[in-house]
Amino acid sequence: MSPRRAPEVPERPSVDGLEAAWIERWEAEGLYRFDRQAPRAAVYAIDTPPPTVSGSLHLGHVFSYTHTDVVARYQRMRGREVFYPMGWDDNGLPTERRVENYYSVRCDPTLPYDPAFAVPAPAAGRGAKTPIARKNFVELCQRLTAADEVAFKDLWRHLGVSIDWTLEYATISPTTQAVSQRAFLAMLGRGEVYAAEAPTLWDIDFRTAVSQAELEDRERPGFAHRVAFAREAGGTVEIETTRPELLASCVALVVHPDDPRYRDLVGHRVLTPLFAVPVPVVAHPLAEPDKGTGAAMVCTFGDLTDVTWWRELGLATRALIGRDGRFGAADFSSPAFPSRDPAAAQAAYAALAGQSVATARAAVVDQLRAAGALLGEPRALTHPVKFYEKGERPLEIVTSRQWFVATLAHRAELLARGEQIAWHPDFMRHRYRSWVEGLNVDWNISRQRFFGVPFPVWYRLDAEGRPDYADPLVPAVADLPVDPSSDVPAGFVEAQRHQPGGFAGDPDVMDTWATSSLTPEIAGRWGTELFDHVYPMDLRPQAHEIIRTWLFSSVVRAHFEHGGLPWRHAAISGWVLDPDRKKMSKSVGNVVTPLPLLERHGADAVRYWAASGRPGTDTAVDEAQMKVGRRLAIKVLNVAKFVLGRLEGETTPADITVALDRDVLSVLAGLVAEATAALEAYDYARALERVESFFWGFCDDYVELVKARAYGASDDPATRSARAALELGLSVLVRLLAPFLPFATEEAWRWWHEGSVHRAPWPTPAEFAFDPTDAPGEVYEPVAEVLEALRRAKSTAQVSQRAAVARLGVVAPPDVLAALRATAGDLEAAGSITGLELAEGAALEVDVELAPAS
RNA sequence: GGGCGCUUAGCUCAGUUGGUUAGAGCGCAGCCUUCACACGGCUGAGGUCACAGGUUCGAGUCCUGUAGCGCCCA
Repeated sequence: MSPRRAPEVPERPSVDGLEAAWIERWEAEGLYRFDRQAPRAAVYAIDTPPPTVSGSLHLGHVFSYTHTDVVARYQRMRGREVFYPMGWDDNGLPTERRVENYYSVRCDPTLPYDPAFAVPAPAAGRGAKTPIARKNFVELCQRLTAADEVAFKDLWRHLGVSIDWTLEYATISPTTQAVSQRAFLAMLGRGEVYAAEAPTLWDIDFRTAVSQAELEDRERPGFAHRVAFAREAGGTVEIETTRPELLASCVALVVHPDDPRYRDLVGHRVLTPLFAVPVPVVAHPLAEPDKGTGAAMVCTFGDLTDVTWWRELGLATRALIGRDGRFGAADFSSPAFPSRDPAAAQAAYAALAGQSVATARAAVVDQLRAAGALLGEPRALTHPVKFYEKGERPLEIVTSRQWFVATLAHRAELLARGEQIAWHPDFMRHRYRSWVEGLNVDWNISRQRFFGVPFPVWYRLDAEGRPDYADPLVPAVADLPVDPSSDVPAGFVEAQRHQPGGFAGDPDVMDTWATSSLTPEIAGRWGTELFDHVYPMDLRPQAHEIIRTWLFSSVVRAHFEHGGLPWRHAAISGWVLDPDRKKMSKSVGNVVTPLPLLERHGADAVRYWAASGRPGTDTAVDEAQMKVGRRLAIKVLNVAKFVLGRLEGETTPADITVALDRDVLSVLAGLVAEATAALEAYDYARALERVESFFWGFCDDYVELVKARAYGASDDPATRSARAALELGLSVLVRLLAPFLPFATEEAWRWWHEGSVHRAPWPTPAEFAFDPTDAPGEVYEPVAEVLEALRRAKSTAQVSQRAAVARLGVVAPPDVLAALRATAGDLEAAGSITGLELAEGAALEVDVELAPAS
């Protein structure tokens, strides 16, 4: 316990201005500095979510970081050495877009790095963007994010988040890149990552591959087109498709194996309309008999199911849509497009080549109609279409060379890892499970972008300048990080870049999650001694919408790299909803920015609101609740002022001799146990609610009851008992509230302690240096009840609470009567009672007779 | 289509293993200021616990079903 000292209390305590003063003091004292010598068993390590700094400040940040900070502060008071770092997720697409617009530049990875490159002035206007080298582009990204990080850091400090700012990291820093590349090379060495030319989800606007985790279904209007395919044996087969433009990419028709309508057809061939390419009719259980005609066209590639059919049934490849989203060239006299009528097919395709998907669709529909192969008119419908979560046009599937992490082969192990996590709240484990069960492609980690961690890989070029992908060149771990677009592999010189017989760097960067999944390794300085003190970590706090990305990918990396979980607990915060309980979003324009709220109500008040939101529960912005928090903080200061103002000299628990005083502390001991259990279970909201509720009763009832006694003479044991109980009660309550209201509690605590409440020991029932009474509350509760009845009577009579009571008649059962007798003096003083009459009866009854007004 | 969560006072929400008369805060109404607190305090009114069945001596709580809202997955 921090040493006590003679209380010094300001004349008029205020919660205003506490933040600035204490933030500075804590920083100066290094209060939240992590002790790197602490043994692992004494450490509580938090895998802090690095916010995307190119996003704007959001109340959601305040909400979830408060939850984590409450846990951090609790664990620190429990005596754990808390590892609480802070990271910035500056790597990735959002930053790229901002930089392109802000400086009017674009990245051209073929350009060489210009070390003398001058930072352009912010470009207000439009005009052509200046192409610059990747490394120069990355430097601009770093420059711009640095400014955003300052704003975020100010917010966290203002909120009182107990981060150790010496543990800051950024996901694009050289150190992070080295960690990320090292982990990639380790996976490559173990065969957990591979490169392949494969069908890839592709955003035609961002010109990059995206992973399954970045997909989102959006309901879009479309049309079902019924199209007839000619059977080779005569007659037709009808299918329905929303993507008739892909007809030239058709490689098969698929039906369900149990569908009697098509059983005879399976194994036969049909001809595509317009293009007259023979395709087989195949059976697969993923075909849906109820959908359309029950027969579907398989194209390379219209959607992910096409990929599955193509892969599992060994179908041909007739990919036509390119990376720009336009139809490429097709030769219908070649084996790839074996048309029975090449001239007609080529003529039909001429309307498509070079066209966008929308244009091609219209052209194909016209041609089908003209050819009589379109049955009826297209039928309008609404259907889910896959989009990149940040994208604006539907994804295409194009074949390209990508790096994949082999997640599918380890699905069972990854499911088991999910079960080993202690989820808070527990039901969040379902989110993880359903995601892992639904995986259908390996995790694509390569992105055809620039502001990310490059793949630390080069390829030898043969005499024709073709890369040798089978035997990539990799750097030594000691040389990391490398940028293969500007660094040169061992044994080569820069002049050999892109030359036959020379080398080429892998052009891609890693998916942002491929790096963020390593936050424990990054923050914990993997490869240094620190790592062993903090890994595996204790807590991953995060929002539920990134379970499938950040949480899942982190589990994957830890499973591969360390053969375990990256942390034991996952605490999942809900969302902050606007006051009308709608999800906040920039496009709707209902995003609430946190700084004005912090300034208006104070950090403790905003934290109180945030901590009232139960784990995993979406919570509406509620300024009224913040006002309640502010009042609670003020109350802490005021009651502390009263209690400390009554102290004369030291008190000890041995002074606590009066039954009421002992009993109120017994009740408090129960509260300590309850709050501790709630916090151990990560239920900070419950802990706060219980503590607050007791605290309010403590002020209204207990303090009022013993006030007169506390004003007595210092040599009176009854006075000493009241003062000692008040001090102990205050000490315990201030500590219980400290994780929630770090500023007001610190202010009050330091009025009579040398050290910080945030390093003070969390209270335990053992602190109460006397045996608790057998039945906690047996004295305190009935007296409080009588006091409340007294207040009610005075309130009903519309007189002051100080009004004198001529007679208070109380009828009560014997045990209650005994309690009341023991506290009669306190009750009479608190109620200004001159005649207290106690009588035995079955139930508690209170009869108040006010003295005539004088 | 599968899964998860929610539905309790005008509003926002507690209600742990079933147990007297269902709680809190806000808001509303009324009252109270030398004596910790007006940046305050006290008191009060206000609920068929979404709906329908069932289990039980007893259900807001457990079971089954229905509806609405939200989310996750496909």
